[in-house]
Amino acid sequence: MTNRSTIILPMQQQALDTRSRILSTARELFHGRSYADVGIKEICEIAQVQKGSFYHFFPSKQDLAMAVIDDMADDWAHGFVAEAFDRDLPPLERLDYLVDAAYYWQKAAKDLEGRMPGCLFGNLALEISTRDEVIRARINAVFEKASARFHETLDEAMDLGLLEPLDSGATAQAMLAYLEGVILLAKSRNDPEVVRILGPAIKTLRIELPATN
Amino acid sequence: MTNRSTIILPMQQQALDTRSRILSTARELFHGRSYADVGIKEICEIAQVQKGSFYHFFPSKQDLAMAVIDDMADDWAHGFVAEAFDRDLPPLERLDYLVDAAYYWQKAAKDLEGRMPGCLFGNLALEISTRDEVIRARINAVFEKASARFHETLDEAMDLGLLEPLDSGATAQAMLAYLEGVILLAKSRNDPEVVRILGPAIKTLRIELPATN
DNA sequence: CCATGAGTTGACCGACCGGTCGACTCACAA
DNA sequence: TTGTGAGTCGACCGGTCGGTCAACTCATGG
Repeated sequence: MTNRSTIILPMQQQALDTRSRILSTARELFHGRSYADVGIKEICEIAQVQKGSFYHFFPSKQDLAMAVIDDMADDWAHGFVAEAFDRDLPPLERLDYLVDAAYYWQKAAKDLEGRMPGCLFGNLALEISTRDEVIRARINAVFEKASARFHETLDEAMDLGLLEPLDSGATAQAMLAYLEGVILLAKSRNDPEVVRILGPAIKTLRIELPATN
Repeated sequence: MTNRSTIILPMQQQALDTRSRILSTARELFHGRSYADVGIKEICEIAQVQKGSFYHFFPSKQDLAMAVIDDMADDWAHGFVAEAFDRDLPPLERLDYLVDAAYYWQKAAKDLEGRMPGCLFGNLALEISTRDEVIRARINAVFEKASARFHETLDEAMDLGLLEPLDSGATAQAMLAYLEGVILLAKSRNDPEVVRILGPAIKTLRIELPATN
């Protein structure tokens, strides 16, 4: 366990208030490394906040994690996920857009830091969900929401006759799982290209409607 | 971060030698919780080994992690993965067998401990691969091997005419990614049924051969 | 003019971390 | 009988962990 990040203080952060500085620093560190590996002291140093101030805003590290999850989920929902699931795009193209966005994001991160951070939610889910029920539930809720966006998209594609009838709810979950899996594999290879190559196959996933007899 | 496991010493371990006791205890704890969360002290207590003895066999926690990965990969290769990829089984049935095995394993673990441990390799990959290049490479090698089994299976299915021609190498990776993703999602829901429901769709994944013109 | 309270500061806490080490046991070979 | 070395033992190390706290600043409103 060597070389910590050498980033000291992103300029942009100078303007933010204390709470936001803590939040965005924690998010960056948790995403780039892991929850357990990042200590409050380090977060405070990078965010240029004193320990006492930290605990003024967040009662515990667990609460910080929850806030980070909410913050990231929010950015997601209003950021590239919103763009990808743009209702003006043909439904099936949204999937390609999403994969593209994931690829470019991971690639940018790797070019910048040398390693693929993967998906914050996936990372936290595997690291923490066996140990902290509250955090697990929170992450799960984020996945449920993401899955719902897939679900809408598939239903719309079916309505437009672009897709043979299938179990859109289950298939939506399968697609989310696949996306997470692809990012996991890419991270373990430390190679974003995996996302670009495997990603598009997300459109081939199908779970049939339960037989109605 | 509360309630540790209450398992104290599985009977079977009484018979094992010191090194094996450390190894199997560490494996269980790393799998059930996480790498960072499990300390050497705790491993020693459960394995009934003194700290000094531990460091007689493993130079560091990192070395222990490597040994655990190798040990688990070995058990895998000779255990249910070997069964699933049994050459006597029709190729495409092997995939169902694999999904079934994953489901029952996760379900058994959850019934026993109350939570889904997920895949040890996936867990470690997301937790450690951004921080420890050596461990990352080791895990990646395990994934490469697993991917190769899928690859063989797909080639065999194509040879038998059970499958339209496709890019079997890429599709094999996609299937592995999907399996990991499904387990990730199931873990974040703490519900093994996710594996049973989403798993079989692994057979629908397809990556076409690159156009040859 | 002062009271209030949100926000800041940094010293401090006990617990725990991974890891070290010198003393010890004991089976076995010379 | 004695030397050797693999394995055992547990006290100990410096450092870090998440978290506490009393003292402080300072803008605001009465």
